[in-house]
Amino acid sequence: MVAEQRLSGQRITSQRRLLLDLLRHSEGHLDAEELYRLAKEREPHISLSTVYRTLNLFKELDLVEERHFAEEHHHYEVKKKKEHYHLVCLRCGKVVEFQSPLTKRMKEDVSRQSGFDVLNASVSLEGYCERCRQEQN
Amino acid sequence: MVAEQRLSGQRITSQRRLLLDLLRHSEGHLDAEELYRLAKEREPHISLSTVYRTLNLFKELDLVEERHFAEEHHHYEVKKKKEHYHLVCLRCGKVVEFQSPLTKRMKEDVSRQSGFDVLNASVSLEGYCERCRQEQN
DNA sequence: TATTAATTGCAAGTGCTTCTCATTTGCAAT
DNA sequence: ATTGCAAATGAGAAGCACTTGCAATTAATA
Repeated sequence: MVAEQRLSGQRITSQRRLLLDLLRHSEGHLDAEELYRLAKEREPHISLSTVYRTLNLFKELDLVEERHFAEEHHHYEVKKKKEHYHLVCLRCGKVVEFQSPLTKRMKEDVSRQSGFDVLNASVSLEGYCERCRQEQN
Repeated sequence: MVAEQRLSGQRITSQRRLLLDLLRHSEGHLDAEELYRLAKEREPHISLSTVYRTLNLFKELDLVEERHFAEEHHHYEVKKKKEHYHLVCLRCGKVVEFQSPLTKRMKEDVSRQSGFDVLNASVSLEGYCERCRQEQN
């Protein structure tokens, strides 16, 4: 499997296997604390440092992405094939993923204008989801 | 002035006046540490807590916005009339603002498809700036 | 200019993340 | 199968980016 291949040169430990598995089978957008909680259910002696170290390793190996929403801690999700963005409900916190061909054009436009080598885009839209708009008042 | 009006009910202290002034005359995207450094040049006894407390107040009064880039600390900028987005250098941290008509279309597309009432967009592009691309190796 | 509640500076405290170091473990070479 | 050893782990301490408690100060009234 691709991920395990990328781990070559690194050791495949039970902790790493477990954490990758949890990340893969989650709905995405886990934070470190939640991942730690889930991991302890299966491997009670795993330490929080290992969770953080492993997340950092996975970031370097390009297996997961770290998201900085408007909170003090981060969220992690396994990298999907397709670049996607997030739409967050300001009332209930629901996160919806979407894709848009417009960002590709935006990256190109901005590269040309700025002289930057633009590598990636993170887009988050905020608003109120259908349900919250109805319940609001 | 608008900002000072918004401070009504709150006291206008020398620290608040100074910090607002620095934020206004900066190129934007200051972080708390840098704002503190600048403030100390003019008012050496100002404390870092006051900087943070004042930034929080300004956020509540809608005078500044807090940005979460891919770093552990936050950046602050006075709110502008025009919506704009950010391009951040992954090596030196330089932040450049840009505008793009594409986000308006993206908001419309996503609204239509998701049923959300999309209110605002935060877009940050990442890459390497011209200078860092040259110095890199 | 006296009163008083908001604000400040300082130091201690948080929450999240990284580091240190003694111990364990994966794995390549016996 | 065993061993050697660098890489990885667990547990706790340390670090960083803020936040809070409190006594002293001060802005805005009266």
